[in-house]
Amino acid sequence: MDKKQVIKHLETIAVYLELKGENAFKISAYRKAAQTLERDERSLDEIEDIGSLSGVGKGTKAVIEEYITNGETETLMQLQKEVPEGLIPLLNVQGLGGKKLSRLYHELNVQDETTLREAADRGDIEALSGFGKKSVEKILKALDEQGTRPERLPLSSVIPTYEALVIELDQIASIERYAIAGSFRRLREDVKDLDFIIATNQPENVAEQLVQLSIVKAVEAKGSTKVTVVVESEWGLSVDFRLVEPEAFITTLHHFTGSKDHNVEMRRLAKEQGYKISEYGIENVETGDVKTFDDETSFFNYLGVDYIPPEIRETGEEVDSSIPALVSINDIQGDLHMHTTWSDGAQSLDEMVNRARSYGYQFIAITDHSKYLQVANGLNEKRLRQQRQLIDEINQKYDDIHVFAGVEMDILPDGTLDFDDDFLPELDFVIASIHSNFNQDEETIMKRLEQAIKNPYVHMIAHPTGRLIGRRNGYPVNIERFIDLAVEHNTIIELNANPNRLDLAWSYLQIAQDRGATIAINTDAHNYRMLDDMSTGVQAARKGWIKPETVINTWPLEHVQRFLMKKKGESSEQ
DNA sequence: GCCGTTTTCGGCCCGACTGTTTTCAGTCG
Repeated sequence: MDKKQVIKHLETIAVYLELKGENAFKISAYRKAAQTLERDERSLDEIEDIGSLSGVGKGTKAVIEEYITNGETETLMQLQKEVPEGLIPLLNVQGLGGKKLSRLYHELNVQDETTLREAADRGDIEALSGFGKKSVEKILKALDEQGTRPERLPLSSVIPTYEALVIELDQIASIERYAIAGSFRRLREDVKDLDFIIATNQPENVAEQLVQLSIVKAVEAKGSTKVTVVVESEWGLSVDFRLVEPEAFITTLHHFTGSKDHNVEMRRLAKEQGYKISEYGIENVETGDVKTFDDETSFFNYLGVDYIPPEIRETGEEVDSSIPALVSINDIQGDLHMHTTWSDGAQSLDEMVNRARSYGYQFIAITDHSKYLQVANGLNEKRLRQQRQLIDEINQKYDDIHVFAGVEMDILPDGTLDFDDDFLPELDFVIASIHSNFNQDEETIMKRLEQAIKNPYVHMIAHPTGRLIGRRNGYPVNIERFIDLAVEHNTIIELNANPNRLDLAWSYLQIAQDRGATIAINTDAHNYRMLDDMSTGVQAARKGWIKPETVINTWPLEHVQRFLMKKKGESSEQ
């Protein structure tokens, strides 16, 4: 029995309880039990007494054990008899929650979207107490809008909107300070909307200017504390602005950064100490005094907690954990994956080097595509040797940066590599990656990756799964096996910083770090602008609790050189 | 349904907003 199936079962029960309009705490008890299992690193077999886990009590323990034994439970079967399955998707309709749906089912026999629309058309919903004309209008509008855009948007698709808004917000004089919050600040891979927190003493003035921003397409709400607009963008992204007095800025920022689970844990912690947290400050329950803060560090410290970076505010677990120093953008000494006009880049070798110097990088690797990738004007042995000569000259010329002569070599569909072992040692840094035949089965893909990882001249595997967030899943990889192989053969695992990729994903990086892997955060830049993706990559690494020492491009140049030589050296000893 | 340094009952995070009411329940973040 797979732990994931048990978790899913508990969550399904929670959804049905919600539809039944059950007590909210009972519902969250099932969710909490599922979450407890999820967070526990052990497999089902390794957990001796499920009931001893905090959050799993007599009831949920019995359900879990019944499910393990029978593959189903009386609890869920009973619920499925009482609640029609067609109601489940309706929970996603804005304005409809469990309580209302339960009433619609029991009083009007609404079972799915069709019967919901029929009941609305007949005027039955409007006649129900607690519902009214507006409720019906809202429900129908939400139903119509559902499916016209994805539930959540890939991070990369909202970054341009964020950047455009920052430029405009900077111009509004009545704004004291502002910051992005929400899942964007936590660097979730997909986001629902953008949340900005704005500190101001003139909320009406600011609100007026916000609705007039050039990219605003529609105004959904405009009050003195909250302005919601829809902006021009691919999907009609909605943006929330929260307007607060400067004193409350930090606690509001914390509140709307979330996550929800993080906030719940923080409030529980505060409560233990006799405090109450809200977006307006930390209130001493006894005296009623409200404390506000100048920065988030003092906010956390006030409750006896070290600063928790926004990227790791997810499960709530972080509140009680000791948090190591996480990699930061200031630790980054170089970038080991970028392209030039020699293959499919937009900037020349000289241009990329000089831009990297302006970042203060100690080192970079020039890694153009290899000959197999003809669409990208991939380089053969001869052109790589020519490019290497130029790189050698550059290294002569500058003493503030070291340029590794590298390549991003294709792993071919049959599992062989694009260059032979007698050529590869000529290069300082060899990346191997897959750009073809994504539809092969997992076994074949793993053979390809394994060949590359084991090759003594391959230093790193780039974008290990080939995914494009929100667009394609990539090829099938047994990621745990991939990580183990990489650790065994001292092959670097890339975190590709391109916000479309973020590959390997942060959740797997966490596993990789635990097992002793070395990680590189690289931009895979094809032009100047993409070199800036490094900060997104670093944030993704932080989200996976990655420490600076795990990341090779935080190391001093000499350490990097030693690591690269060591891999080759091991091969000659064999 | 779960839990207990206020321990077997009575809480469970907090506040805004909406639409419905006439004091509040439901939903949302």
